[in-house]
Amino acid sequence: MCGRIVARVLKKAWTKGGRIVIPPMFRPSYNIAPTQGIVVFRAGEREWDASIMRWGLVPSWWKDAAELPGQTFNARAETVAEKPTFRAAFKRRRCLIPCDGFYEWKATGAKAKQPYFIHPADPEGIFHFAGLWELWETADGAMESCTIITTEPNTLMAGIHNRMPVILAPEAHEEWLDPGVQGGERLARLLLPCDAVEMAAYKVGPVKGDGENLIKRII
DNA sequence: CCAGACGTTGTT
DNA sequence: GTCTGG
DNA sequence: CCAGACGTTGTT
DNA sequence: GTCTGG
Repeated sequence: MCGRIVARVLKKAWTKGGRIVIPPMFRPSYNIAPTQGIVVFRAGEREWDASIMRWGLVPSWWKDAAELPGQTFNARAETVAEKPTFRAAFKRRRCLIPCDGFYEWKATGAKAKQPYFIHPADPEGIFHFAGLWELWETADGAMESCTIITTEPNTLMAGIHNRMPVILAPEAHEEWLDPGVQGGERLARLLLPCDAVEMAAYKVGPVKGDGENLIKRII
């Protein structure tokens, strides 16, 4: 479905002066920000279902369409089962968010930050973040949104930041996605920092100041 | 039993 | 969706 | 050898 | 990147 739309867009672009111009929404992103759409895998009828959802979970009961919750792009593993915003999704709507790496900014001074790019140690590897998704319905329509669960840092991440996304090993994927799996303890066992040997990091930059122009530099 | 509240975390 | 307070 | 093409499908 | 047609 999505693929067909992309193909149509490409056809239009190709016939337009012979130059390939990919619309912004289909360009690969090197730096996704909260509120943008990200790819989400969830349990489908037979196989995983891949969707694009808003990064920043909106609870099903959210009323104020003019102002969506602003800080729900991450959920803390330690509290996700209890927080009103996340607990319903934690029970039945868990997902995986694929990612080939992410940036983390290490505070190196009062206002100085040093960004790092963290990626799978295996060059062929893909991270699968543990996430939650939610359906939010209004009179005007519906939206699916998601969040990424964070936990304590492993030894690699500890040198960079005080939190890290929960990265699930392939063996844990099915259990995490299975809505039949209930019980906080069994799920909590999965929400731990992954082994540092699965990750590698390198400095991006160096960049001083608030990192405003970092994005341009990365791209 | 029902009405009403319930926000969350640390990216960019 | 789920919990709390009245 | 080089220029130019190269996309997919039949639903919501 | 790779295949096809001229």
